[in-house]
Amino acid sequence: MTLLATHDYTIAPPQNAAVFAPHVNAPAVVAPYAKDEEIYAEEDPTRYVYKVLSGAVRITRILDDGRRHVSAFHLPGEVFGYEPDALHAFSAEAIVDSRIAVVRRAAIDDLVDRSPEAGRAMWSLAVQDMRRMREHMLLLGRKSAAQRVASLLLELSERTGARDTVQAPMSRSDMADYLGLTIETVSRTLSQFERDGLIALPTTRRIVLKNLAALKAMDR
Amino acid sequence: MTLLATHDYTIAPPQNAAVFAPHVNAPAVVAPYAKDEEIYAEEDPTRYVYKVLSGAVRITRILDDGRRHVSAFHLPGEVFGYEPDALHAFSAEAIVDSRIAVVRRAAIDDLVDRSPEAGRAMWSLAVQDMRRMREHMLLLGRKSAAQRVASLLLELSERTGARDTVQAPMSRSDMADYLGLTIETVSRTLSQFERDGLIALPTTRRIVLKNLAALKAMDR
DNA sequence: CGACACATTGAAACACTTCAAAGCGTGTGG
DNA sequence: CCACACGCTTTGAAGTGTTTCAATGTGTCG
Repeated sequence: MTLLATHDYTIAPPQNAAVFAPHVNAPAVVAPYAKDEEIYAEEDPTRYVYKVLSGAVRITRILDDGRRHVSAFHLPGEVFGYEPDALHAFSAEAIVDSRIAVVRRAAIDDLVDRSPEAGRAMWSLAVQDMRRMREHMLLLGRKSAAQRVASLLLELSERTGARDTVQAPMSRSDMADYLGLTIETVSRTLSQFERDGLIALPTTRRIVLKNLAALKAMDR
Repeated sequence: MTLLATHDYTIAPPQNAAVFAPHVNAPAVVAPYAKDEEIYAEEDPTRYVYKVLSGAVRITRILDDGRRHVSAFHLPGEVFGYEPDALHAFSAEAIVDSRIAVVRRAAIDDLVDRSPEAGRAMWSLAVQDMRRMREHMLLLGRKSAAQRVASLLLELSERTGARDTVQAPMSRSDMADYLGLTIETVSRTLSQFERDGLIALPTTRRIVLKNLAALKAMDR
């Protein structure tokens, strides 16, 4: 099921302290993950919490009929993998070759029990995630295809800190499954944006935002 | 903007201790809210945290073009209103006449700072919400109208503990804005379910689940 | 009982999907 | 170093589920 054979965090000796959040420094193993490698699977025990150091991660779920849904992307600096139950309800995969800091969940729990600051920091992370999810529900529930794609471009631009050139780590397929669209619709929408002078597409994964104001106006 | 004039929690004297979660007992004011009354608005300061005692609450957001999105319903026993930022990004309204326990956010924060159990309890609430949101994103991103309506019926049945008769507190419009559909599609889908013998509709807000297995099979 | 909001039903329109084919880029082997 | 092959992306045309527009039905509250 999982590929943990190559990532046996319990044995790995070189332990660094990872700063997951202010006041949350826990012993961490830094593990490399290859493009498309699974970090955890649905139904895996939730034994670890992760932080992206480099690369990018997608959180996915497969429906019975094979359709896939991407519920989130995680970029460098972001924490993922803390779920409530004993088992993961979603799976996580590296989108590109990535370096991930891995911490035992128990270590986080201990920290939070001993330090109110740590507790508050983790709380703040959760609550930030919740806001992002609510915004995303709004997108999925009420926005048009053009608005969804514009939102993604703006989100990538903001979260990577890129002023106007976005280097998208994910494929059209990842984008589509995140936006609740098909790859064709994503592609067509990007082409239309290019024709309208809103963006330029020097390569498929590099997107130059030529008219941020218009993209923002189209969103919402 | 807000209707707080009639709900000045800072003055109200009869303070009871509300059990928000295990180990989270904070001084609370119990306030009645009428159907459609606003509990807080977008941009209001996030000074309070709330718990539904009776009735039901919807969390909404209005887009520029007037379209509305309902990101969540909250039923008796559920906590809502803790958002990360200093201002609410969404608004909350009573769906029917409701009784709500209101606690100052600072009181919760103090408790959490002093007691790891309280912190863990609040954490667990947040994480439960997150799971629900992820499931809902899946619904909005990848499910058909019939699947969405079936999901709502099952969700109401589970969350109210009703075995087979669901008393829906919300209108078709609320359902539609929650499911990312129109009221017409919700109505048509319920009618179709009735024709198919999956449910019965003695009144518009009372829904008898006649074939739970089929509804569950249709979902996912 | 009448009025008003809410819900249902029907028909036409439309946005997005599905199915299909062609283009493009990258890596590999001859 | 070129040629081919494979995967991903783009583009086109037809199909479909949901929306939109419009009208009728139904329950509830003064």
